Amino acid sequence: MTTDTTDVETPPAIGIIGRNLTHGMLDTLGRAIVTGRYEHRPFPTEAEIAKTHGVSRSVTREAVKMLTAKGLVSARPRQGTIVQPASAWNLFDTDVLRWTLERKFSVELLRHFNQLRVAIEPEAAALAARFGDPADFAAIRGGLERMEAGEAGLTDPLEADIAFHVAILRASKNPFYAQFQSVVSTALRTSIRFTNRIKGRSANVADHAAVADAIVARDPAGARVAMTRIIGDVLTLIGDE
Amino acid sequence: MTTDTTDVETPPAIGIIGRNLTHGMLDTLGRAIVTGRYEHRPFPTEAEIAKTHGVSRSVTREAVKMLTAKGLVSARPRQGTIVQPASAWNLFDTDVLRWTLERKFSVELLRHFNQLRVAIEPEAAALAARFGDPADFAAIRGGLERMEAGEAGLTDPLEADIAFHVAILRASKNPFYAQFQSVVSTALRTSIRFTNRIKGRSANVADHAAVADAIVARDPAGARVAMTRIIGDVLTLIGDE
DNA sequence: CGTCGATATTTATACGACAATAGTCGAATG
DNA sequence: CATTCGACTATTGTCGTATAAATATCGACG
Repeated sequence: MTTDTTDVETPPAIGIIGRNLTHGMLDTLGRAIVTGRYEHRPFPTEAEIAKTHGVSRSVTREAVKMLTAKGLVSARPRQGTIVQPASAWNLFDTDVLRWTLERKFSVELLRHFNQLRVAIEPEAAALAARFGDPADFAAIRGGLERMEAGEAGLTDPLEADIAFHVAILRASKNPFYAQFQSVVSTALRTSIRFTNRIKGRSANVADHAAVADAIVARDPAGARVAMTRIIGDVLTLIGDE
Repeated sequence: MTTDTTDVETPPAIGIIGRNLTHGMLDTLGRAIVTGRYEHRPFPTEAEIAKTHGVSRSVTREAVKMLTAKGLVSARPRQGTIVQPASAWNLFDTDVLRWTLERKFSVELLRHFNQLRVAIEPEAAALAARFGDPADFAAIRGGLERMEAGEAGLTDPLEADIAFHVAILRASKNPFYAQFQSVVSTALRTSIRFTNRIKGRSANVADHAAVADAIVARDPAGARVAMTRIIGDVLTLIGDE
Protein backbone atom coordinates (compact mmCIF):
# COMPACT_ATOMS: atom_id res chain seq x y z
CA MET A 1 0.00 0.00 0.00
CA THR A 2 2.04 2.91 1.18
CA THR A 3 5.22 2.36 -0.74
CA ASP A 4 7.82 0.83 1.50
CA THR A 5 9.36 4.04 2.82
CA THR A 6 10.39 2.62 6.15
CA ASP A 7 14.01 3.19 5.24
CA VAL A 8 15.94 5.74 7.22
CA GLU A 9 12.95 7.35 8.88
CA THR A 10 13.12 7.84 12.58
CA PRO A 11 12.34 4.50 14.15
CA PRO A 12 8.88 4.05 15.62
CA ALA A 13 10.29 5.60 18.76
CA ILE A 14 7.21 7.13 20.24
CA GLY A 15 7.71 10.72 21.23
CA ILE A 16 9.67 10.49 24.42
CA ILE A 17 10.72 14.08 24.12
CA GLY A 18 7.82 16.37 24.83
CA ARG A 19 5.20 16.29 27.46
CA ASN A 20 2.77 14.53 25.15
CA LEU A 21 2.69 12.71 21.86
CA THR A 22 1.97 15.79 19.78
CA HIS A 23 4.92 17.72 21.19
CA GLY A 24 7.10 14.70 20.67
CA MET A 25 6.09 14.55 17.03
CA LEU A 26 6.59 18.29 16.71
CA ASP A 27 10.09 18.00 18.06
CA THR A 28 10.98 15.03 15.89
CA LEU A 29 9.62 16.52 12.69
CA GLY A 30 10.93 20.01 13.39
CA ARG A 31 14.43 18.76 14.05
CA ALA A 32 14.28 16.60 10.93
CA ILE A 33 13.24 19.55 8.79
CA VAL A 34 15.83 21.94 10.17
CA THR A 35 18.48 19.27 9.84
CA GLY A 36 17.65 19.22 6.16
CA ARG A 37 16.42 15.67 5.94
CA TYR A 38 13.69 16.63 3.50
CA GLU A 39 15.72 18.86 1.25
CA HIS A 40 16.13 16.23 -1.40
CA ARG A 41 13.24 14.06 -0.36
CA PRO A 42 9.54 14.89 -0.37
CA PHE A 43 7.95 15.41 2.99
CA PRO A 44 5.90 12.34 3.86
CA THR A 45 2.13 12.41 3.86
CA GLU A 46 0.21 12.51 7.09
CA ALA A 47 -0.71 8.88 6.76
CA GLU A 48 2.91 7.87 6.31
CA ILE A 49 4.08 9.88 9.30
CA ALA A 50 1.37 8.37 11.44
CA LYS A 51 2.33 4.90 10.33
CA THR A 52 6.10 5.17 10.64
CA HIS A 53 5.92 6.77 14.08
CA GLY A 54 3.16 4.63 15.42
CA VAL A 55 0.79 7.43 16.30
CA SER A 56 -2.66 8.35 15.13
CA ARG A 57 -3.34 10.75 12.33
CA SER A 58 -4.81 13.24 14.79
CA VAL A 59 -1.48 13.59 16.56
CA THR A 60 0.27 13.89 13.23
CA ARG A 61 -2.10 16.56 11.99
CA GLU A 62 -1.72 18.64 15.14
CA ALA A 63 2.06 18.43 14.96
CA VAL A 64 2.02 19.43 11.30
CA LYS A 65 -0.31 22.31 12.10
CA MET A 66 2.15 23.57 14.70
CA LEU A 67 4.95 23.31 12.16
CA THR A 68 2.76 25.31 9.80
CA ALA A 69 2.25 27.93 12.49
CA LYS A 70 6.01 28.24 12.85
CA GLY A 71 6.43 28.63 9.11
CA LEU A 72 8.39 25.44 8.51
CA VAL A 73 5.88 23.78 6.21
CA SER A 74 2.71 24.46 4.29
CA ALA A 75 0.04 21.97 3.31
CA ARG A 76 -2.36 21.84 0.42
CA PRO A 77 -4.81 19.15 -0.56
CA ARG A 78 -3.62 16.62 -3.05
CA GLN A 79 -0.20 18.26 -3.11
CA GLY A 80 0.76 17.16 0.36
CA THR A 81 2.89 18.90 2.93
CA ILE A 82 5.87 20.78 1.58
CA VAL A 83 8.83 22.18 3.50
CA GLN A 84 9.06 25.94 3.19
CA PRO A 85 12.35 27.64 2.30
CA ALA A 86 14.42 28.52 5.35
CA SER A 87 13.74 32.21 4.75
CA ALA A 88 10.11 31.64 5.71
CA TRP A 89 10.95 30.02 9.03
CA ASN A 90 10.30 31.95 12.18
CA LEU A 91 13.84 31.99 13.54
CA PHE A 92 12.85 33.78 16.72
CA ASP A 93 10.63 30.93 17.75
CA THR A 94 12.33 29.17 20.64
CA ASP A 95 11.73 25.74 19.16
CA VAL A 96 13.14 26.67 15.76
CA LEU A 97 16.07 28.32 17.50
CA ARG A 98 16.79 25.17 19.46
CA TRP A 99 16.60 22.95 16.41
CA THR A 100 18.85 25.32 14.50
CA LEU A 101 21.45 25.14 17.23
CA GLU A 102 21.36 21.37 17.28
CA ARG A 103 21.88 21.31 13.55
CA LYS A 104 24.97 23.41 13.14
CA PHE A 105 26.83 24.75 16.08
CA SER A 106 29.09 26.73 13.85
CA VAL A 107 31.07 29.90 14.13
CA GLU A 108 28.98 31.28 11.31
CA LEU A 109 25.83 30.94 13.38
CA LEU A 110 27.56 32.52 16.33
CA ARG A 111 28.60 35.43 14.13
CA HIS A 112 25.02 35.89 12.93
CA PHE A 113 23.88 35.91 16.52
CA ASN A 114 26.29 38.61 17.50
CA GLN A 115 25.69 40.66 14.38
CA LEU A 116 22.14 40.84 15.63
CA ARG A 117 23.15 41.60 19.19
CA VAL A 118 25.41 44.46 18.13
CA ALA A 119 22.37 46.08 16.56
CA ILE A 120 19.83 45.36 19.27
CA GLU A 121 21.52 45.64 22.60
CA PRO A 122 23.15 49.07 22.36
CA GLU A 123 19.80 50.56 21.40
CA ALA A 124 18.14 48.57 24.14
CA ALA A 125 20.57 50.04 26.63
CA ALA A 126 19.82 53.52 25.34
CA LEU A 127 16.09 52.91 25.64
CA ALA A 128 16.59 51.48 29.12
CA ALA A 129 18.36 54.67 30.13
CA ARG A 130 15.38 56.66 28.93
CA PHE A 131 12.44 54.55 30.00
CA GLY A 132 13.71 52.18 32.70
CA ASP A 133 12.13 52.43 36.12
CA PRO A 134 13.72 51.75 39.52
CA ALA A 135 12.65 48.12 39.44
CA ASP A 136 14.43 47.65 36.13
CA PHE A 137 17.54 49.32 37.50
CA ALA A 138 17.45 46.99 40.47
CA ALA A 139 17.30 43.98 38.17
CA ILE A 140 20.22 45.29 36.13
CA ARG A 141 22.26 46.01 39.23
CA GLY A 142 21.34 42.58 40.56
CA GLY A 143 22.71 40.88 37.47
CA LEU A 144 25.87 42.96 37.73
CA GLU A 145 26.40 42.05 41.37
CA ARG A 146 25.91 38.40 40.58
CA MET A 147 28.53 38.76 37.87
CA GLU A 148 30.93 40.21 40.41
CA ALA A 149 30.13 37.37 42.75
CA GLY A 150 30.75 35.03 39.86
CA GLU A 151 34.24 36.45 39.56
CA ALA A 152 34.90 34.98 42.96
CA GLY A 153 33.33 31.70 41.98
CA LEU A 154 30.34 32.19 44.21
CA THR A 155 27.68 32.06 41.48
CA ASP A 156 27.41 31.04 37.86
CA PRO A 157 28.85 33.94 35.90
CA LEU A 158 27.12 32.88 32.71
CA GLU A 159 23.65 32.97 34.24
CA ALA A 160 24.47 36.31 35.82
CA ASP A 161 25.61 37.63 32.46
CA ILE A 162 22.37 36.48 30.87
CA ALA A 163 20.30 38.03 33.65
CA PHE A 164 22.09 41.32 33.14
CA HIS A 165 21.44 41.50 29.42
CA VAL A 166 17.87 40.27 29.70
CA ALA A 167 17.12 42.88 32.36
CA ILE A 168 18.24 45.60 29.97
CA LEU A 169 16.08 44.24 27.19
CA ARG A 170 13.08 44.31 29.50
CA ALA A 171 13.92 47.77 30.76
CA SER A 172 13.65 49.12 27.22
CA LYS A 173 9.89 49.02 27.68
CA ASN A 174 9.57 47.99 24.06
CA PRO A 175 7.90 44.61 23.56
CA PHE A 176 9.86 43.95 20.40
CA TYR A 177 13.14 44.20 22.25
CA ALA A 178 11.79 41.89 24.92
CA GLN A 179 11.39 39.29 22.19
CA PHE A 180 15.13 38.95 21.95
CA GLN A 181 15.48 37.51 25.42
CA SER A 182 15.60 33.97 24.11
CA VAL A 183 17.97 34.84 21.29
CA VAL A 184 20.37 36.68 23.55
CA SER A 185 20.24 33.95 26.16
CA THR A 186 20.96 31.33 23.56
CA ALA A 187 23.72 33.40 22.02
CA LEU A 188 25.41 33.88 25.36
CA ARG A 189 25.11 30.24 26.29
CA THR A 190 26.70 29.09 23.06
CA SER A 191 29.09 32.01 22.96
CA ILE A 192 30.71 31.03 26.21
CA ARG A 193 31.96 27.81 24.73
CA PHE A 194 33.92 29.72 22.11
CA THR A 195 35.00 32.91 23.76
CA ASN A 196 36.23 31.17 26.86
CA ARG A 197 38.13 28.85 24.65
CA ILE A 198 39.68 31.49 22.50
CA LYS A 199 40.68 33.94 25.14
CA GLY A 200 40.71 34.06 28.89
CA ARG A 201 38.23 36.88 28.98
CA SER A 202 35.51 37.07 31.65
CA ALA A 203 37.11 40.12 33.24
CA ASN A 204 34.70 42.43 31.42
CA VAL A 205 32.72 43.14 34.53
CA ALA A 206 34.01 46.66 34.37
CA ASP A 207 32.49 47.09 30.92
CA HIS A 208 29.18 45.82 32.17
CA ALA A 209 29.34 48.16 35.13
CA ALA A 210 29.87 51.06 32.74
CA VAL A 211 26.65 50.15 30.94
CA ALA A 212 24.73 49.90 34.17
CA ASP A 213 26.09 53.21 35.42
CA ALA A 214 25.15 54.99 32.22
CA ILE A 215 21.64 53.55 32.30
CA VAL A 216 21.04 54.53 35.91
CA ALA A 217 22.47 57.97 35.16
CA ARG A 218 19.84 58.33 32.42
CA ASP A 219 22.57 58.70 29.82
CA PRO A 220 21.32 57.00 26.63
CA ALA A 221 24.31 57.84 24.48
CA GLY A 222 26.74 56.63 27.11
CA ALA A 223 24.83 53.41 27.60
CA ARG A 224 24.80 52.83 23.86
CA VAL A 225 28.53 53.31 23.54
CA ALA A 226 29.32 51.16 26.56
CA MET A 227 27.14 48.30 25.35
CA THR A 228 28.62 48.53 21.87
CA ARG A 229 32.03 48.00 23.38
CA ILE A 230 30.94 44.79 25.13
CA ILE A 231 29.50 43.17 22.05
CA GLY A 232 32.10 44.60 19.73
CA ASP A 233 34.69 42.74 21.75
CA VAL A 234 32.85 39.50 21.23
CA LEU A 235 32.60 40.12 17.50
CA THR A 236 36.29 40.76 17.12
CA LEU A 237 36.96 37.64 19.17
CA ILE A 238 35.16 35.43 16.74
CA GLY A 239 36.78 37.06 13.76
CA ASP A 240 34.12 39.40 12.47
CA GLU A 241 35.29 42.77 11.21
CA MET B 1 -25.58 21.73 29.82
CA THR B 2 -22.67 23.95 28.97
CA THR B 3 -23.51 27.02 30.97
CA ASP B 4 -25.16 29.53 28.73
CA THR B 5 -22.06 31.37 27.58
CA THR B 6 -23.42 32.30 24.19
CA ASP B 7 -23.30 35.94 25.22
CA VAL B 8 -20.90 38.18 23.36
CA GLU B 9 -18.93 35.45 21.68
CA THR B 10 -18.31 35.76 18.03
CA PRO B 11 -21.47 34.65 16.30
CA PRO B 12 -21.49 31.20 14.73
CA ALA B 13 -20.00 32.89 11.70
CA ILE B 14 -18.17 30.01 10.17
CA GLY B 15 -14.60 30.90 9.33
CA ILE B 16 -14.93 32.84 6.14
CA ILE B 17 -11.50 34.31 6.61
CA GLY B 18 -8.88 31.73 5.94
CA ARG B 19 -8.54 29.17 3.26
CA ASN B 20 -10.10 26.50 5.46
CA LEU B 21 -12.01 26.16 8.69
CA THR B 22 -8.93 25.73 10.84
CA HIS B 23 -7.29 28.89 9.56
CA GLY B 24 -10.55 30.71 9.99
CA MET B 25 -10.71 29.63 13.60
CA LEU B 26 -7.07 30.53 14.08
CA ASP B 27 -7.71 34.01 12.79
CA THR B 28 -10.84 34.50 14.85
CA LEU B 29 -9.33 33.23 18.09
CA GLY B 30 -6.00 34.96 17.56
CA ARG B 31 -7.62 38.30 16.92
CA ALA B 32 -9.87 37.83 19.95
CA ILE B 33 -6.90 37.07 22.19
CA VAL B 34 -4.77 39.95 20.96
CA THR B 35 -7.73 42.27 21.24
CA GLY B 36 -7.83 41.36 24.89
CA ARG B 37 -11.22 39.73 24.94
CA TYR B 38 -10.05 37.05 27.36
CA GLU B 39 -8.14 39.28 29.73
CA HIS B 40 -10.91 39.32 32.29
CA ARG B 41 -12.68 36.23 31.11
CA PRO B 42 -11.46 32.65 31.06
CA PHE B 43 -10.62 31.20 27.71
CA PRO B 44 -13.42 28.84 26.70
CA THR B 45 -12.91 25.12 26.60
CA GLU B 46 -12.43 23.34 23.31
CA ALA B 47 -15.93 21.97 23.45
CA GLU B 48 -17.38 25.45 23.96
CA ILE B 49 -15.39 26.90 21.09
CA ALA B 50 -16.48 24.12 18.81
CA LYS B 51 -20.09 24.62 19.78
CA THR B 52 -20.25 28.39 19.56
CA HIS B 53 -18.49 28.50 16.21
CA GLY B 54 -20.26 25.55 14.70
CA VAL B 55 -17.18 23.51 13.90
CA SER B 56 -15.90 20.16 15.04
CA ARG B 57 -13.57 19.72 17.93
CA SER B 58 -10.80 18.62 15.57
CA VAL B 59 -10.82 21.98 13.88
CA THR B 60 -10.82 23.68 17.25
CA ARG B 61 -7.94 21.60 18.53
CA GLU B 62 -5.80 22.28 15.49
CA ALA B 63 -6.45 26.01 15.74
CA VAL B 64 -5.59 25.99 19.44
CA LYS B 65 -2.45 24.02 18.70
CA MET B 66 -1.40 26.67 16.20
CA LEU B 67 -2.06 29.37 18.79
CA THR B 68 0.10 27.37 21.18
CA ALA B 69 2.86 27.23 18.58
CA LYS B 70 2.73 31.02 18.33
CA GLY B 71 2.93 31.39 22.08
CA LEU B 72 -0.49 32.95 22.60
CA VAL B 73 -1.92 30.20 24.78
CA SER B 74 -0.94 27.09 26.66
CA ALA B 75 -3.15 24.12 27.43
CA ARG B 76 -3.13 21.64 30.25
CA PRO B 77 -5.58 18.88 31.03
CA ARG B 78 -8.33 19.73 33.41
CA GLN B 79 -7.10 23.31 33.67
CA GLY B 80 -8.15 24.23 30.21
CA THR B 81 -6.56 26.60 27.74
CA ILE B 82 -5.08 29.72 29.28
CA VAL B 83 -3.97 32.86 27.49
CA GLN B 84 -0.28 33.52 27.96
CA PRO B 85 0.99 36.96 28.97
CA ALA B 86 1.74 39.20 26.02
CA SER B 87 5.45 38.95 26.76
CA ALA B 88 5.35 35.30 25.70
CA TRP B 89 3.77 36.04 22.33
CA ASN B 90 5.86 35.69 19.24
CA LEU B 91 5.52 39.26 17.98
CA PHE B 92 7.54 38.58 14.85
CA ASP B 93 5.01 36.06 13.65
CA THR B 94 3.18 37.63 10.74
CA ASP B 95 -0.21 36.59 12.06
CA VAL B 96 0.43 38.00 15.52
CA LEU B 97 1.76 41.15 13.92
CA ARG B 98 -1.37 41.55 11.85
CA TRP B 99 -3.67 41.00 14.81
CA THR B 100 -1.66 43.45 16.89
CA LEU B 101 -2.07 46.09 14.23
CA GLU B 102 -5.78 45.56 14.05
CA ARG B 103 -6.02 45.94 17.79
CA LYS B 104 -4.37 49.24 18.39
CA PHE B 105 -3.20 51.38 15.56
CA SER B 106 -1.56 53.76 17.95
CA VAL B 107 1.34 56.13 17.83
CA GLU B 108 2.89 54.12 20.62
CA LEU B 109 2.99 51.02 18.45
CA LEU B 110 4.44 53.04 15.60
CA ARG B 111 7.14 54.33 17.93
CA HIS B 112 7.98 50.81 19.04
CA PHE B 113 8.25 49.79 15.43
CA ASN B 114 10.67 52.53 14.60
CA GLN B 115 12.69 52.09 17.78
CA LEU B 116 13.32 48.63 16.43
CA ARG B 117 14.05 49.84 12.93
CA VAL B 118 16.58 52.40 14.15
CA ALA B 119 18.52 49.53 15.66
CA ILE B 120 18.19 47.00 12.87
CA GLU B 121 18.35 48.83 9.60
CA PRO B 122 21.55 50.84 10.00
CA GLU B 123 23.42 47.68 10.91
CA ALA B 124 21.70 45.87 8.06
CA ALA B 125 22.94 48.55 5.69
CA ALA B 126 26.45 48.19 7.06
CA LEU B 127 26.30 44.41 6.63
CA ALA B 128 24.92 44.85 3.12
CA ALA B 129 27.90 47.02 2.27
CA ARG B 130 30.22 44.27 3.44
CA PHE B 131 28.50 41.13 2.21
CA GLY B 132 26.05 42.18 -0.51
CA ASP B 133 26.58 40.78 -3.98
CA PRO B 134 25.79 42.38 -7.35
CA ALA B 135 22.34 40.87 -7.40
CA ASP B 136 21.57 42.49 -4.06
CA PHE B 137 22.87 45.81 -5.28
CA ALA B 138 20.66 45.54 -8.33
CA ALA B 139 17.62 44.95 -6.12
CA ILE B 140 18.51 47.94 -3.97
CA ARG B 141 19.06 50.14 -6.99
CA GLY B 142 15.81 48.85 -8.44
CA GLY B 143 13.87 49.93 -5.38
CA LEU B 144 15.54 53.30 -5.47
CA GLU B 145 14.68 53.84 -9.12
CA ARG B 146 11.11 52.89 -8.47
CA MET B 147 11.06 55.45 -5.69
CA GLU B 148 12.29 58.07 -8.11
CA ALA B 149 9.62 57.01 -10.55
CA GLY B 150 7.14 57.25 -7.72
CA GLU B 151 8.11 60.86 -7.28
CA ALA B 152 6.67 61.47 -10.71
CA GLY B 153 3.56 59.47 -9.89
CA LEU B 154 4.49 56.62 -12.17
CA THR B 155 4.61 53.89 -9.52
CA ASP B 156 3.54 53.39 -5.94
CA PRO B 157 6.21 55.13 -3.87
CA LEU B 158 5.29 53.16 -0.74
CA GLU B 159 5.83 49.79 -2.36
CA ALA B 160 9.09 51.04 -3.82
CA ASP B 161 10.18 52.24 -0.40
CA ILE B 162 9.38 48.84 1.06
CA ALA B 163 11.24 47.06 -1.71
CA PHE B 164 14.27 49.22 -1.05
CA HIS B 165 14.44 48.48 2.65
CA VAL B 166 13.67 44.80 2.22
CA ALA B 167 16.41 44.45 -0.36
CA ILE B 168 18.92 45.81 2.14
CA LEU B 169 17.75 43.41 4.81
CA ARG B 170 18.25 40.52 2.43
CA ALA B 171 21.61 41.81 1.29
CA SER B 172 22.90 41.59 4.87
CA LYS B 173 23.27 37.85 4.28
CA ASN B 174 22.17 37.29 7.86
CA PRO B 175 19.01 35.21 8.21
CA PHE B 176 18.04 36.97 11.41
CA TYR B 177 17.94 40.31 9.67
CA ALA B 178 15.88 38.79 6.89
CA GLN B 179 13.28 37.97 9.52
CA PHE B 180 12.48 41.65 9.86
CA GLN B 181 11.12 41.93 6.36
CA SER B 182 7.55 41.60 7.54
CA VAL B 183 8.05 43.96 10.46
CA VAL B 184 9.64 46.63 8.34
CA SER B 185 7.04 46.26 5.63
CA THR B 186 4.27 46.56 8.16
CA ALA B 187 5.93 49.50 9.85
CA LEU B 188 6.29 51.35 6.57
CA ARG B 189 2.75 50.62 5.53
CA THR B 190 1.34 51.97 8.76
CA SER B 191 3.92 54.69 9.02
CA ILE B 192 2.88 56.27 5.78
CA ARG B 193 -0.54 57.06 7.20
CA PHE B 194 1.05 59.15 9.91
CA THR B 195 4.13 60.66 8.40
CA ASN B 196 2.36 61.76 5.29
CA ARG B 197 -0.28 63.28 7.45
CA ILE B 198 2.09 65.05 9.77
CA LYS B 199 4.46 66.47 7.27
CA GLY B 200 4.67 66.65 3.53
CA ARG B 201 7.79 64.59 3.44
CA SER B 202 8.33 61.95 0.72
CA ALA B 203 11.23 63.94 -0.74
CA ASN B 204 13.76 61.78 1.08
CA VAL B 205 14.79 60.01 -2.08
CA ALA B 206 18.12 61.74 -1.78
CA ASP B 207 18.66 60.18 1.65
CA HIS B 208 17.84 56.77 0.26
CA ALA B 209 20.21 57.30 -2.62
CA ALA B 210 22.97 58.10 -0.14
CA VAL B 211 22.40 54.76 1.55
CA ALA B 212 22.49 52.91 -1.75
CA ASP B 213 25.64 54.70 -2.85
CA ALA B 214 27.45 53.89 0.37
CA ILE B 215 26.44 50.24 0.14
CA VAL B 216 27.57 49.88 -3.44
CA ALA B 217 30.80 51.69 -2.54
CA ARG B 218 31.40 49.03 0.13
CA ASP B 219 31.37 51.70 2.82
CA PRO B 220 29.76 50.15 5.92
CA ALA B 221 30.17 53.15 8.18
CA GLY B 222 28.72 55.49 5.58
CA ALA B 223 25.79 53.21 4.96
CA ARG B 224 25.10 52.99 8.66
CA VAL B 225 25.10 56.74 9.10
CA ALA B 226 22.96 57.36 6.04
CA MET B 227 20.38 54.80 7.10
CA THR B 228 20.32 56.18 10.64
CA ARG B 229 19.40 59.55 9.20
CA ILE B 230 16.41 58.14 7.32
CA ILE B 231 14.91 56.40 10.31
CA GLY B 232 15.94 59.09 12.75
CA ASP B 233 13.85 61.50 10.74
CA VAL B 234 10.83 59.27 11.11
CA LEU B 235 11.36 58.97 14.85
CA THR B 236 11.53 62.70 15.33
CA LEU B 237 8.43 63.07 13.21
CA ILE B 238 6.39 60.92 15.54
CA GLY B 239 7.75 62.62 18.60
CA ASP B 240 10.34 60.23 19.86
CA GLU B 241 13.51 61.79 21.23
C1' DC C 1 -8.69 20.72 61.34
C1' DG C 2 -6.03 18.30 58.20
C1' DT C 3 -5.29 14.71 55.04
C1' DC C 4 -6.65 11.59 51.79
C1' DG C 5 -9.60 9.74 48.34
C1' DA C 6 -13.69 9.87 45.17
C1' DT C 7 -15.39 12.50 41.48
C1' DA C 8 -15.95 15.32 37.77
C1' DT C 9 -14.05 18.11 34.19
C1' DT C 10 -11.02 18.95 30.48
C1' DT C 11 -7.44 18.01 27.47
C1' DA C 12 -4.96 14.02 25.10
C1' DT C 13 -5.22 10.29 22.04
C1' DA C 14 -7.32 7.32 18.89
C1' DC C 15 -10.05 5.43 14.99
C1' DG C 16 -12.97 5.52 11.15
C1' DA C 17 -15.62 7.75 7.71
C1' DC C 18 -16.69 11.02 4.23
C1' DA C 19 -15.97 15.62 1.80
C1' DA C 20 -13.26 18.77 -0.85
C1' DT C 21 -9.61 19.75 -3.74
C1' DA C 22 -6.46 19.51 -7.28
C1' DG C 23 -3.02 17.05 -10.02
C1' DT C 24 -2.91 13.33 -13.75
C1' DC C 25 -4.08 10.87 -17.42
C1' DG C 26 -6.87 9.32 -21.00
C1' DA C 27 -10.48 9.78 -24.25
C1' DA C 28 -13.15 12.26 -27.34
C1' DT C 29 -13.29 15.73 -30.70
C1' DG C 30 -11.93 19.45 -33.77
C1' DC D 1 -2.31 15.38 -34.52
C1' DA D 2 -3.36 18.73 -31.11
C1' DT D 3 -6.50 20.32 -27.72
C1' DT D 4 -9.78 20.30 -24.45
C1' DC D 5 -12.72 18.20 -21.35
C1' DG D 6 -13.84 14.79 -18.00
C1' DA D 7 -13.03 10.85 -14.99
C1' DC D 8 -9.91 9.18 -11.69
C1' DT D 9 -7.14 9.33 -7.69
C1' DA D 10 -4.22 10.80 -3.98
C1' DT D 11 -4.05 13.90 -0.15
C1' DT D 12 -5.53 17.08 3.05
C1' DG D 13 -9.88 18.81 5.32
C1' DT D 14 -13.68 17.91 8.38
C1' DC D 15 -16.50 15.35 11.35
C1' DG D 16 -18.23 12.32 15.26
C1' DT D 17 -17.41 9.38 18.78
C1' DA D 18 -15.01 6.78 22.18
C1' DT D 19 -11.50 6.14 25.63
C1' DA D 20 -7.45 7.51 28.46
C1' DA D 21 -4.94 10.52 31.37
C1' DA D 22 -4.39 14.23 34.30
C1' DT D 23 -5.78 17.28 37.87
C1' DA D 24 -8.74 20.60 40.43
C1' DT D 25 -12.51 20.34 43.54
C1' DC D 26 -14.94 18.75 47.18
C1' DG D 27 -16.43 15.62 50.55
C1' DA D 28 -15.48 12.10 53.93
C1' DC D 29 -12.93 10.39 57.51
C1' DG D 30 -9.42 10.18 60.96
